[in-house]
Amino acid sequence: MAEKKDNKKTKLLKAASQVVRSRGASQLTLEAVAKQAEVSKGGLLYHYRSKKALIEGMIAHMLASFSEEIESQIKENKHPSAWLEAFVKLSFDPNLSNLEESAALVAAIANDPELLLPIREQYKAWQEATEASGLAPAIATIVRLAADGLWYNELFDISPLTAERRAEVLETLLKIIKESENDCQDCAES
Amino acid sequence: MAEKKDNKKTKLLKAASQVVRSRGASQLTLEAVAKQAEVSKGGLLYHYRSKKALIEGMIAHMLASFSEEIESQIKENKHPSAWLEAFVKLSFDPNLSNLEESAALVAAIANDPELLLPIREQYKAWQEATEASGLAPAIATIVRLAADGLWYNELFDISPLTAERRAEVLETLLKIIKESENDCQDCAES
DNA sequence: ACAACTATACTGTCTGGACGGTAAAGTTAT
DNA sequence: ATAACTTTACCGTCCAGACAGTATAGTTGT
Repeated sequence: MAEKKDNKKTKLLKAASQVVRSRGASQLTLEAVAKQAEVSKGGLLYHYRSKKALIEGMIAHMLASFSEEIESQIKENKHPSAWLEAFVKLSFDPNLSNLEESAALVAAIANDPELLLPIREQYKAWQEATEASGLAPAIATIVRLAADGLWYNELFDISPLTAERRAEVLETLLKIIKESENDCQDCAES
Repeated sequence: MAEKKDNKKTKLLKAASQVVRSRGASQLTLEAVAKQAEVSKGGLLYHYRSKKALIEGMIAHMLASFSEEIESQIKENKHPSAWLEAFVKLSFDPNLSNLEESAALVAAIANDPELLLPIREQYKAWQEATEASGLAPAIATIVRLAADGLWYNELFDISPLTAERRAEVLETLLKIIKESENDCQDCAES
């Protein structure tokens, strides 16, 4: 029962993300979400008692999903830099569900900046993980910020990178991480 | 007269940005902007014939202002990397008017993703400038993306960086640019 | 010089539609 | 039976944009 409920809720969140992605954040209305999820508006409001609650659900789902994917990637990797590597890889992963879930950010920005609060908290934790990577903190932060920059650019569909450059950037970021694993402080050639 | 008109339009754009920043993108209504700018709604619609036109104006103003500030910074600097340096510095500059103008992006995201088109075009040009910096293209792109990442994070008020770390990151980015001016084209290559 | 006319820059009012949210009456599963 | 779920019908509010009117400053004809 709780399972079914969660499934239904997930279905509603997915529908909401699809509406945002296909029609833009301004078209995220309860009616549109209900129609996309093939329920009535009342049905939607039974599960999420307000539009705000719906977007909160979207945000929570996005953060949980992102964190889970990172965790599952670092299971077999014991390097301190594993987290950062997973973060970068995930940011560059054009996985459909990632893109879909990130609509939550757009929805929050569009509707109420207060909804971004859980994201701010999550970022604090991520920054700690970044600085615990073993790289020089500033370098590690630059790597994380670059991944962020790309992610935002692609989320808003304004990234100017060719596929080749994009691949090269990812490769270079991973190389920067890897190099620090082998204790290369001056970043010079060897 | 054309001068006065432009002043008035600038005033309206500023009012619109202030509304977005103080009350969120969802509260960007013609009425709110008119009130903030101390005109009637009709008066606002005289200058910007639709809400869409208003946001287009905001976007154009933001891009022009950003480009101008970069241009004015690189006047005395002939290094090919001058553009990238200026871009990074400007991204890190907590200048009030920059922050205010960047509300245009939020307004566009919230209202109609189509409005982001001019930004996409601008980014293409910026990426060209980035790759003409003399740095290895991937490194130059990483620097630009990191600046972007920080800018977005701060725009959405979710940046987890302490002031110290932030300063250190800026310093490091500038050092990366500077290093490539002197020697060491190959230092990023394996 | 001055009246007639036109353009610019607004103001205040109105309306049609959309949207968030409520209420209450079913329906289904246990 | 009853709790969980879903639907339909509806309300009040808000807002984009239209519109009609006003005031002031130029422009032109005489």
